[in-house]
Amino acid sequence: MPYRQTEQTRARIEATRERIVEAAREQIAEAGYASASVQAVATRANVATGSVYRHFPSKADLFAEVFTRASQRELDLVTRVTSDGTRPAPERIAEAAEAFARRALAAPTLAYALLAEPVDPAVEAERLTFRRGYRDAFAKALDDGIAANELRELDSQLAAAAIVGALGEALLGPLSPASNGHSAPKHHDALVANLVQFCLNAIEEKTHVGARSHS
Amino acid sequence: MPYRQTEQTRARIEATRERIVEAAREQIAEAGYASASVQAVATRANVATGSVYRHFPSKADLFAEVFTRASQRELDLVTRVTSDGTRPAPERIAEAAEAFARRALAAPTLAYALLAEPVDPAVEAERLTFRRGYRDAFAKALDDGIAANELRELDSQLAAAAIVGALGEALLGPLSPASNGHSAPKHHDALVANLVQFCLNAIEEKTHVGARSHS
DNA sequence: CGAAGAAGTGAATCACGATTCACAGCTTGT
DNA sequence: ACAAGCTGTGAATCGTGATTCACTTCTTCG
Repeated sequence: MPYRQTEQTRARIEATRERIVEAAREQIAEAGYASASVQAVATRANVATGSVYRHFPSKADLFAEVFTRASQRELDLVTRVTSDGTRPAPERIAEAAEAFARRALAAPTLAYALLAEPVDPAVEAERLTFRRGYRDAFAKALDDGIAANELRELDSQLAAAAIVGALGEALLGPLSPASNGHSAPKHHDALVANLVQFCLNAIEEKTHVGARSHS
Repeated sequence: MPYRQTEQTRARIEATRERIVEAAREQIAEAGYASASVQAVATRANVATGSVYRHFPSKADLFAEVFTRASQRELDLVTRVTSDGTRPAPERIAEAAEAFARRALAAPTLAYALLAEPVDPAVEAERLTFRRGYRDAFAKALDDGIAANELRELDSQLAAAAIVGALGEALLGPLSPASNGHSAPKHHDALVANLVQFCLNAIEEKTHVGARSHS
């Protein structure tokens, strides 16, 4: 039996796989999903086109993994913030929304690809899963807040979806490819503050004196 | 000069063009954009594939017109409601949001295609134009309401975008192809009422006693 | 009617990027 | 060093659906 995979080989293969995933992520972060042909990704990863298929059964699988990894990082962050039981729910929601928006604005092309750009159906499915994840994260905090009388009574699932939609749509302008190049990071602060305030207003008790934006 | 187009011929050609546009609209209303190949549309309109190209330079042009017509109808309605200067701004916004949501839920496959389904870039552009239209319609009413002290001070463009996003995202669940078949129109009333209330809460003065949903 | 020209047809072509695969080049154990 | 069997390659193939176009059919009018 003249060949058996050794640890060294296994590690090299794993490293190549990583390079491919990373190349794919870089490609959409730089020029969007539309630019991310298998060729382009392979070239960027310094492998041949066919090699991509040694690691992933299809392009859709590759990008499903790319989307999963990138989105999971964001979702983990949001979930961590919304789940922090030691703080008032409105505060958690505000911070989660703010973090989400800021991070999206900091990597606009990637965020646009993750949130809105047309992709393969299989990748779209991944996207929907994560939208549901965001919604559920917000819904959980909403439920906490309602139970604690910090928030008005509302359909938490619906309100959570609406928050996710509001964040996405309001960011779409600044994120969309057309409007990049003349981004004014200075205005981002105001945009984020207004957006967070919008969400808070929508869910807080009417009697609650809403915090001004925390400078 | 043995042939010159007569009125009769012109009318027949125009009628065929109409049939094609209508067939395309029916196709996406029934089975979504994904199902709307040029073949499928041609067959439904009782013409040959090639004939479609006697009327439209490309598939994208055909569907741009389909989207424009269908969306314009909706946008006109929303704009009419949000522009009615004789009524308080919050009332106008609530009614516009409600109308938008109800009409979407009444024709879910079409609404899904118009709002969210993956489409050609050229058609996507049309979609974005209309999104901006909705946003502007809401922004106008928001400006009126702010000026009249009926609404809190806020960035009307941003808030309008957020409203559009909230409506879209909250409707996406009920509209998406996966969740059709077991639609419960009965629940739509509650959904719409909650959604409208969410939007109103986000924009009304804190001191304002919000109206219950107008049954 | 018959010629001129337009409109209609649909099978063939094309575009385009994902996917394959026969071959080249490694890695490993004897 | 060699054979076995893996990994890497990238040009060729494939699939899909839009688009074309040579041909047929229809309309008009002298």
